[in-house]
Amino acid sequence: MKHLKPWWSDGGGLLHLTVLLSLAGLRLDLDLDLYLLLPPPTLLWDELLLAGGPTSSTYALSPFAAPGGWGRADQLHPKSREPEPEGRLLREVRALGVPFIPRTRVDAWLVHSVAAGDADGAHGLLGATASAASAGGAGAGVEDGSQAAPGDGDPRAAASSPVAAGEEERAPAGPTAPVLDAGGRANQGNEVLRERHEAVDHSSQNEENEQRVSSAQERSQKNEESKIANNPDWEAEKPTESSNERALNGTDTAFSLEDLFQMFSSQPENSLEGISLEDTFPGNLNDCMNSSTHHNVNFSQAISQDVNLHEAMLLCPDNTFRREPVARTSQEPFLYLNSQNTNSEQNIPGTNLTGFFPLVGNQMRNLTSQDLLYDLDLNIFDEINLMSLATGFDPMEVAQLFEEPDSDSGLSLNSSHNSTSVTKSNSSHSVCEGATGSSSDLESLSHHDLEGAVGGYYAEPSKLCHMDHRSNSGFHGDFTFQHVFHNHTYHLQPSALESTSTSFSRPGKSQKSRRYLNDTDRNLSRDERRAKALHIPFSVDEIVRMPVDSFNNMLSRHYLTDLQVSLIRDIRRRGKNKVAAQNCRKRKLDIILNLEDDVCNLQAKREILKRERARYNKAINTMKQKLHELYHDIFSRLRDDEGRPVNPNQYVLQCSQDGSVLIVPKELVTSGHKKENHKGKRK
DNA sequence: CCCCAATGTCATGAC
DNA sequence: CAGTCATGACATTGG
Repeated sequence: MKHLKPWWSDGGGLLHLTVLLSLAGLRLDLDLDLYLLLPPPTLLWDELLLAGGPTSSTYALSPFAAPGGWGRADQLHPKSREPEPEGRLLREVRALGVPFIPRTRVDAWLVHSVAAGDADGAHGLLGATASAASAGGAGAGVEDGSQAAPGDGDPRAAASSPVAAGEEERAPAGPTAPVLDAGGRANQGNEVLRERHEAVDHSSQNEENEQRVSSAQERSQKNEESKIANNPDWEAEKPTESSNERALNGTDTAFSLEDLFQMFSSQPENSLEGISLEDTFPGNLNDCMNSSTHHNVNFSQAISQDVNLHEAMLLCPDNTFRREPVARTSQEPFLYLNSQNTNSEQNIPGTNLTGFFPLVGNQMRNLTSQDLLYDLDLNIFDEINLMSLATGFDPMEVAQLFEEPDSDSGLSLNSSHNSTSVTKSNSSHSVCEGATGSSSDLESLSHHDLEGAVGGYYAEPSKLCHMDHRSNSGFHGDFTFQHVFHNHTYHLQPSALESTSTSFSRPGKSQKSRRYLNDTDRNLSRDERRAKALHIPFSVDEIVRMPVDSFNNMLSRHYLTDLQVSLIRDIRRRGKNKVAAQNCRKRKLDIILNLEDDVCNLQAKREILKRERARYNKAINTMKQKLHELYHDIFSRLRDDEGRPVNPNQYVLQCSQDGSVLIVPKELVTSGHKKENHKGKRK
């Protein structure tokens, strides 16, 4: 019975899976222990069941054996022996594989299993998978891979884990192959995971701060864990015999799921009798292999590489985890993964920065397959991106990355940028930047500096984006298959990619690179992406809408780097100004609309007044006409003293102030008017 | 490729 | 004096 030691010991739980597999006459009883870091993974459990979960398998949740202790999977669970439908294994692998870690934010997980049933000599096939090694850094992955696979000197060992395989390319595998210090690596990985866990857990920034405050206390705890990791029992359990020997001996053997597949696919003579995965899982394989039937691709290798990409994803570069250059070059999974593409990365000088960037460089190189990967679960991008971008670097380094002269993140950034640290990257890409590049994203800054730090040993992103991976005829099949199965590291790229496009070439490439943004990022504003990249524990909406007192209080309460504070203030300023601009435009539009309404109303009033004026004029004319008629009618009836009619041309009617009507000769009226006019002029 | 409207961002002044 | 608002000017984006 092989027990693998998890490299963390705090929290989490042990998910014990007992799986019965019956494939083409091979009956396997597998006990799987999933060590889950985060709180009870309800989602994971549900997803596990939803993802074709083993309905007929026996599942049991077991608590952690003891804090800091090893999760033991040495309990065999009686299980039903009904044959399982074909394809279950693949579903199991999928269920245990990639999708769960990012979605549930499980920082690290370990699958280890104990073979219970042994049909046809095929003993327990599940063991310490390289997938579990992710959190422990590359070393952990190598460690586990070397435990499970390389000892037997079987070629499938090389295929079981890219890391192991890459190592064995340089160091022939075999029983004498060096076995890594699993305990030490477990210890190291434990620290790495713990620290990254602290850094990544942005869902509880306060908790993170508290952890930082009590770092000394944790260090002591880590020392204790290290002691546990160096447990002699664990050392005694290190595999010293080959898998075949273990299988033959029928002893408790730890195999990986990869090994299981490798035995299926690459060792037909080994009790599976030529049952290939293609035969066993035709549909699933077709789904997975991207119709690349002409490619000589080993499915087990794909699975193993896929699993090891888990390492790649979880093995975000951590500043606390700096291996020696020799160890890195020999064990770095990323280097191996890309060994087919180029050897340039193997020539990376062992500087500290390069120690951080194998993953980044890998992503950059693998941008060529973004098209293929775009439909993958892009949420993984977010998770990995955050982990690698923020937690993989020292805060000060991240700050330097963001302090780029051409940052558009605001004045404050420009005022504090480190010109010396970015000169190289700027000089190396000034040609690529458009003349109109007055503002570049923070993400682009990070990308710039990442690129500059790496030394530009990968191709220009634009070229990479346009490069057709199908033209790599030399390693066509494997290369393409790599994209399909273990290019998950590309998920690190989206934000950087997006920023790359905006900074490298303004007009044309932004849309192209936006294709690589996942749905979430695509819907985010730039500030939201920036905040996300810097792990700012507040939403942009909060930052903007928060009252100034609360805002300042928030800034003081949380431990934030200068870069974060600067970005938060810029976000707040931009957000406020954005709202102000929106309001301003709305006001302006309202004013314009009101003015237009006023114009319409005034025009209507004018028309009404014109009509009234015409009506009044008409009425006046009518009255004048009536008055004229009345006048003549009156004169026609008037008689003088002699009884003669009064001539209207010589006399006029004049109303006095007392209401009496007088007949006045026109001469008097005209002379009187002249006198009055003359008096008026005098006055 | 150009045009245009909508929107974002910055600078600046006012409060 | 810092923070906010208002607004003109320019840049960016997307149809």
